[in-house]
Amino acid sequence: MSNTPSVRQPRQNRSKASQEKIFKGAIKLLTDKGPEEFTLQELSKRTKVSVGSIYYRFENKDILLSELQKREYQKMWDQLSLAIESVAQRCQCLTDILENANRTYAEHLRDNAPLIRAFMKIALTDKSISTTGTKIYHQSQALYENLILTHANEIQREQQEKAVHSCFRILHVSIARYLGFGSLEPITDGLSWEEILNEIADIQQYYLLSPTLTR
Amino acid sequence: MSNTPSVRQPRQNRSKASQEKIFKGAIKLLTDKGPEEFTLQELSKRTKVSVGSIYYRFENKDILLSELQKREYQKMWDQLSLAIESVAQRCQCLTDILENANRTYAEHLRDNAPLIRAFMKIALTDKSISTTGTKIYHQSQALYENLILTHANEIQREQQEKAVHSCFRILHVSIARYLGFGSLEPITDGLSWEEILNEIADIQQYYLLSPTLTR
Amino acid sequence: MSNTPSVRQPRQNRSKASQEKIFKGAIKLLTDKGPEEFTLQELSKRTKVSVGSIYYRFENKDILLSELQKREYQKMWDQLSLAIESVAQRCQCLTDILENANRTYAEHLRDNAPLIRAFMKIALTDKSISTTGTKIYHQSQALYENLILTHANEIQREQQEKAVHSCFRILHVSIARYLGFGSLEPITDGLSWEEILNEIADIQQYYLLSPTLTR
Amino acid sequence: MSNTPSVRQPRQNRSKASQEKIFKGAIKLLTDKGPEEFTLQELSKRTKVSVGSIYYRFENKDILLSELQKREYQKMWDQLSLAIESVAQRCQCLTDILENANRTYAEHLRDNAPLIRAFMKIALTDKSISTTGTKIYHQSQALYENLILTHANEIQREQQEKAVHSCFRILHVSIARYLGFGSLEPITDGLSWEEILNEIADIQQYYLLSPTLTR
DNA sequence: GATGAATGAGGCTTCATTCAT
DNA sequence: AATGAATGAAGCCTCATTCAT
Repeated sequence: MSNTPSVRQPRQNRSKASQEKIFKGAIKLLTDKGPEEFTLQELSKRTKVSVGSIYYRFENKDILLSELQKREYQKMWDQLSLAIESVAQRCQCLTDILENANRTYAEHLRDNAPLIRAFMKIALTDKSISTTGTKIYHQSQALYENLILTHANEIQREQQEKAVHSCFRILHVSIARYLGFGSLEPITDGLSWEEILNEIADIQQYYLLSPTLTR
Repeated sequence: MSNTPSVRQPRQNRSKASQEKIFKGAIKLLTDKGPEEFTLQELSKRTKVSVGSIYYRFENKDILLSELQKREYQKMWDQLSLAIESVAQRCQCLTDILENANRTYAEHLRDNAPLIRAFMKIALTDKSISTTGTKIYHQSQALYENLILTHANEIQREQQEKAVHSCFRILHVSIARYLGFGSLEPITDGLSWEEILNEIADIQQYYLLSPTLTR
Repeated sequence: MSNTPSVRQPRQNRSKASQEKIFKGAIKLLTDKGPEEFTLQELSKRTKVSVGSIYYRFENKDILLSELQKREYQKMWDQLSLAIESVAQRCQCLTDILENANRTYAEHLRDNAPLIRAFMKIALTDKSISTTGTKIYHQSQALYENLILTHANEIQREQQEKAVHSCFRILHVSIARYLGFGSLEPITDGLSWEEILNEIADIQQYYLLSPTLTR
Repeated sequence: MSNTPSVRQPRQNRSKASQEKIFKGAIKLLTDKGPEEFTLQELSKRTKVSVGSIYYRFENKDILLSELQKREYQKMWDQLSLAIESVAQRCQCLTDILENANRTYAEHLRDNAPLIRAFMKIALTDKSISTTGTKIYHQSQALYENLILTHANEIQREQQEKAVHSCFRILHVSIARYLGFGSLEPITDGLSWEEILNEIADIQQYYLLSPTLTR
C-alpha cells in the first residue's frame, strides 16, 4: 500500500520476520495497554527487537503507527469488501439487504473494535492517522451505499442518495457509540447487540420505505 | 473541616478569586491548545498563580480537570435545562417539539463544542472525566426524552420509551459526528447545519409517526 | 546583559546560588573535557543540580552555553577594557603603546585560553556562539585600535586606519595560532612567548614606522 | 599481508573502485554537510556501498577520515609543490617572488577551502587528523620558505630564517582567517581578495626590506 | 568479499509532583 | 496560604559498531 521513503522495505528474510514481529507486537501492545502506554521501549522489550532496529525500519514512532494502521485497515477493508459482496449475492429485497449489510458492517466494527478504538484515540492527536481513518470510513461508506442503491427503486424518499447517506451515518455512529469508540464508556441504552441492530434497521426502514408524511 | 479531601474549599475572598483565575485560565488553555499541551507549568504562567498554589487547592492535575469539568458541565446543563423548559412552553405538537428540542440540543453542543471536545479527549484516558461525561449525557437525555414524552400519544411505535431513546441517540451521535467530537475530522456528508437538523428531524418523524410497516 | 525570555532570572536566593553552581560547573566541565563531552547529565552529576533544574533555568543546552559565553566574555572584556585603559595611562610613544597593548591583549587571550578554545569549538556548529564571539572580537579590536590611533601622527602609512587594522589582525591571529585556538596543535615556530611578542611588535613597527619603500 | 593493519589494501579492481567510491562520496558528504552530519549510514546510502563493506576496508570511522585526509592533503601538496616550482622559474626578485608565492599559497587554500574547513573541524577532536594537518602545514611552510630564501641576500633582517618564518605565518593565518577556517564567520576587515593579498605583501616587504629601525 | 539488518548506550528534553522558604 | 525552585523518571531518537548470511 505504501511506498513512502520513510519505511524501509525489507530485503532479507530475517528482516521481514522482524518487521512482522514489530507489527504483531505493536498490535498487541496497542490493544493491551492503549496508545498512552505505547512506548518504543516497551515495544522493544516485548518483541525482543532493539529500539535501533525499530528505527531502522520506521522513521519514527508516528510513522510506525501510521504504517501499522494502513496495513491493518487495508486488511479490514478487504474483509469487509468480501463480506459485503456476499450480502449482494445472497439478498434480494431492500429490507433483507439492509439487515444483512447492517449486521456485516456492525460485526466488522465489533470484531476489530480494540484496534479501531486505539487508532481513534491516536487520531485525536495525529493528523495522518485521522486522515487514513477518514479515508477508510468513506470507502466503507461507498461499499455500503452502493449495495443499498442497487435496490434504489424501493426507496420512497425523493433524494435517494442523501437518504442512503443518512442510513449509513445512523448505522455507523450508533454502532460506534454502542462499542464505545470515541469516548470510553459504551452507551447501550440497555439494548443487546441484536436489539440495537433491529432498532437501527427499523429506523432506516421507516425512513426509506414509508410513504411521504403529510405534515 | 472540608469533607471533600481532594479539593480545598476556599473560605476567603482572595482564595475564591484565585480559584476562579485557575478555572478561567484552564478553560482558555484547554480550548486554545487542547489537552495535550495542558501543563500545570503553562497554566501557572498564564494565570499568574503559582504551581504550589494550584496544588494547594487541587490534589493533582486530574482532580483539577475533573472539578473543572463538573463545574462547567453543570453550568451547561443548567442552561440546557432552561432552554428545554422554554421549548416545552412554546410548542404544542410533537413535530414542533422535536424540531425545537433538536435545535436546542444541537446548539447547546455546538456552542460549547471547544470545551466538550477537550473533555472528550481527556475522557479517553481519565475514568472520572468519562464518568461525569456519561452522567451528563444521561441527564440531558432525560431532559430531552421527558419533553418528547409529554406528547407520547402522537407516537405510533409500540415501545414508546425505546423509540424516544433512539431519537435522542440519533440526534446526539449525528451532531457529535458533525461537530467532530471524538475524531479529528468532522464528517458532514456535505450537509449544512440547517440541513443536518432537518435530516435528523425527518428521520425521527418517519420513525415515530409512520403507521406500522407491514413487512 | 541578556533579557531574553529563554533564561529565567532567579528571584530567590537559593536560586541564584543554583544558577551560579550551574555556571561554575559548566566552565569546569567545558575546560576539563571539552564541548564534545559536555552533556547535561554529566553537568547535573557534577553540580548536584538536577537536570530538571537546569532546564528550569535554561531553555535548552544551546542556550545555557550561549548565556555562559555572554557572561564570561563580558567579564573578560571588562578586564581587557581596564587593562587597555591602563596602557593608555602609562605609555607615551607609539612603540611603547604597541608593545604594551600587544602584551595586554595576548595575555588576555592566554589567561582565558581554555574557555575561549572551548567556545571556539562550539562556535563551529552554533551560530549564536559564533556571533557573540565575532562581536567580542570586534569590540576588542576597537579597543586596541583606538588606543593605537591616539598616536596616529607617528604612523608613516597613508591609510592609517587600514594599517592599524592589519596590526591588530596580525597580533590576534598570531597569538591565536600560538595558543592553538582553532586547531588542536599550537604552532610556535620554536618561539617562546616573549619572542613571539617581540616578533609581532617588530613586524608591526616596521610596517607602521618605516618610510615608504620605493619599489 | 598488508602491514597497515587498519586499512585493507584493495587488490582487485572492483575493490579499488569501491574504495574510490567511498572516498569520493566522503569528500562530497563532508563538503556538502560538514563533519557533524557525516555518518557512515549516510555515506553508505550516497555511495551505494554497504556499511559492512566500508568497515571491511576501514577499521573505523576515524581511520576512514584519516586516510581520506592523508590522500587529499597529499594531492593538494603535490599541486602546491608544482605551483611553487613554477613561481621559482618565473620570478627574479624578492618582491616578485613574495607576491607570487603569496598568491599561489592563498589560492591553494581558497581552492581547497571546503575540504580544509571540514578537516579543521574534525581536527578539533581527532588527534590523528590534527597531526596530519600540522605536518602538511610544516611541509608547505618549508616549500614557501625555501623559495623565499633563494633570495635571502635581499633580506635586511639579521635572523633571516626567523623573519621568513614570520612572513609565512602572517600569510597563512591572515588567509585562513579571511577564508573562515577555524571559526564560522570569516573576518575580512572589509578587504577584497586582492586587497588582502596586497596588504600581506606590503607588511612582509616592510618587514624584510626596510633598513633596521633605530629605536 | 559484500550486504544490510541489528544492537544499545547515551544524549536531549518534558512535566507531574514535591518542598524549602 | 503562597511561591517558585527543584526533582528525576521516562520518553524519543541517533549512530558507531557488530554480525548473520
